Amino acid sequence: MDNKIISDMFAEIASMLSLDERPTARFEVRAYQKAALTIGSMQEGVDDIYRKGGKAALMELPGIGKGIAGSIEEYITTGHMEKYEYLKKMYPIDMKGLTSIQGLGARKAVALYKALGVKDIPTLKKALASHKIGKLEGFGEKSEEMIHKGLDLLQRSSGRMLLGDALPVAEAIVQRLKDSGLVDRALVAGSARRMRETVGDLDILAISEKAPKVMELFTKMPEVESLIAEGPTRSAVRLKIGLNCDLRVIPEDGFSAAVQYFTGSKDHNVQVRTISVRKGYKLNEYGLFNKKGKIIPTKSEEELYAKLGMQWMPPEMREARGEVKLAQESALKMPVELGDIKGDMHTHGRDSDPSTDPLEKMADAAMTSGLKYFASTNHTKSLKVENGMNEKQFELFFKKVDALNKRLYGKIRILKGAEVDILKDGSLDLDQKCLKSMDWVVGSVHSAFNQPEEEMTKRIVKAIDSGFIDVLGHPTGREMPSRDAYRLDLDKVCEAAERNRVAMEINAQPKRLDLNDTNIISASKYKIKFAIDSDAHRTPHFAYMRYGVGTARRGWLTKDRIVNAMGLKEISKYLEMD
DNA sequence: GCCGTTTTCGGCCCGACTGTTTTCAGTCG
Repeated sequence: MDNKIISDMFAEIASMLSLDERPTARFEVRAYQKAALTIGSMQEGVDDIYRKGGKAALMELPGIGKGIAGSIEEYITTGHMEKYEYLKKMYPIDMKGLTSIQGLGARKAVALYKALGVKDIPTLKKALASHKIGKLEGFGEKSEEMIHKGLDLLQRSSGRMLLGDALPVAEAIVQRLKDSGLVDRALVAGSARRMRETVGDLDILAISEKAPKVMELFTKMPEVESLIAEGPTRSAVRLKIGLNCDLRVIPEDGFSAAVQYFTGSKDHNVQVRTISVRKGYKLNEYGLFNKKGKIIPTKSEEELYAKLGMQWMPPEMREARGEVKLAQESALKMPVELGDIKGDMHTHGRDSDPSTDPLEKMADAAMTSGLKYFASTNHTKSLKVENGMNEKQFELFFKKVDALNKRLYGKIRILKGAEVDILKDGSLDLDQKCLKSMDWVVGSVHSAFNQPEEEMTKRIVKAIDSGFIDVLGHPTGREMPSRDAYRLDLDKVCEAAERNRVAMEINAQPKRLDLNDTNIISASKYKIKFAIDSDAHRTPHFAYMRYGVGTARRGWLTKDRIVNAMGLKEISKYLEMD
């Protein structure tokens, strides 16, 4: 898989081309940036695409034309890329490393190289230590300090943060602004609103007549570590949690346009703005304007999109994956919502296990979350670190479940289940009699992650074909940020799931979100259902459901594809069909 | 360098903020 290497090369080419004075160069820069983004975010390897369909197949990818496809072909076949090497000779510096420092761009990086021989992070550190940077032309004390701070920051943080860590902080800041009485409205925009699995920064928007006071409140919040910028319409701070946060204060008549603009994504916005131009409008973050430059007031995003001849789209879908065209044709189906969720098909909890809450507490929490049923699915004996249970223990445990169900009848129903380990050879970690006694079985891989793709695929397909599992738990096994997905042929797994009526899980734990959005899109081609599960080990974890639903929405799943969007009667019928 | 209901040429987003300027360049989003 060469995607990351090639994507990085294109990103570096873009940086180096940004130094080019030719007027057309800046468009080339954008072309290479876009290509880098496309390739960097793809699931399939460019080398596979090239092997299957040659240069023509590469040119099917968005932002990849004849020239860039040629460069990819050249790299795959020869291991070299002439354009990259030519530019690299002109600028023999670690452009990617240096420009990843906040406040240091390509031009300043080259200026540092020419004046002080800075070519990478270590030589930059030396230059900083000698205090020569502030004396250079075009630099000053403040730029030196900014580079210093930027470097510190880079070394302390890897950049993006889990949505589950970032979103609650953003929502707390919004609440603080609202509680102050200084703002009329405030909301979280950006990638957090789109429920991306990780976010690089937070964007908050507010309507207020008292911008200076709002900015003062914002920049002096206890969450703030340091001030990056403060102005009348925009301020930016570094938060103690290690994330930058922007606040924009906007007048009321431009709010819906600002919300649309700052929710993005970038590519989605480019498409929407192109449509607005065709309709004779101009759309920017300040509003929708007619040809004479007069603002066309819009009260909501719905109204704004309607003016452009489009359906409103949920933020999670605004990733330029075809939603714009469908919205123009009014053919967009609205995805599942948190309110549609009636149950949870993967939870843990028992009295004897100190790493979880007891079943009664879990049932209480499930009721508080508004659920009508949930499956209690404890780990099985092989998973010793999680206190996995054996057949006898399940038998005893289920008697407790029966008793509790009797007591809670009419309020909530607990389904008897297990998260059974799919062992290395694809067999299951409990005997058939025990598995048959259950309402719902989650099958999951928790060991031997390093098997080759073919072996792992066979292992999982064998488990699905056993006929004993109802859902494949966290199907790719990734855990952000440290554990990558195991190698797996998802198509073969989905085919097996389809013929066995096995669902695919969307595990809602913030570090998992597995399947992820792009895998969901691939998997949804098959006639299978999905289960959005909190995988709660303790009562607060039921709240993870929103991240799973957000991920399902990013994968365009409608309510009818979700197992646990069924009511209790419906799901009981579904379970009897086994 | 990419792309196409503006279709094989001629567009491609541009404003806010900062710092080092003395009217603007660099960076960011």
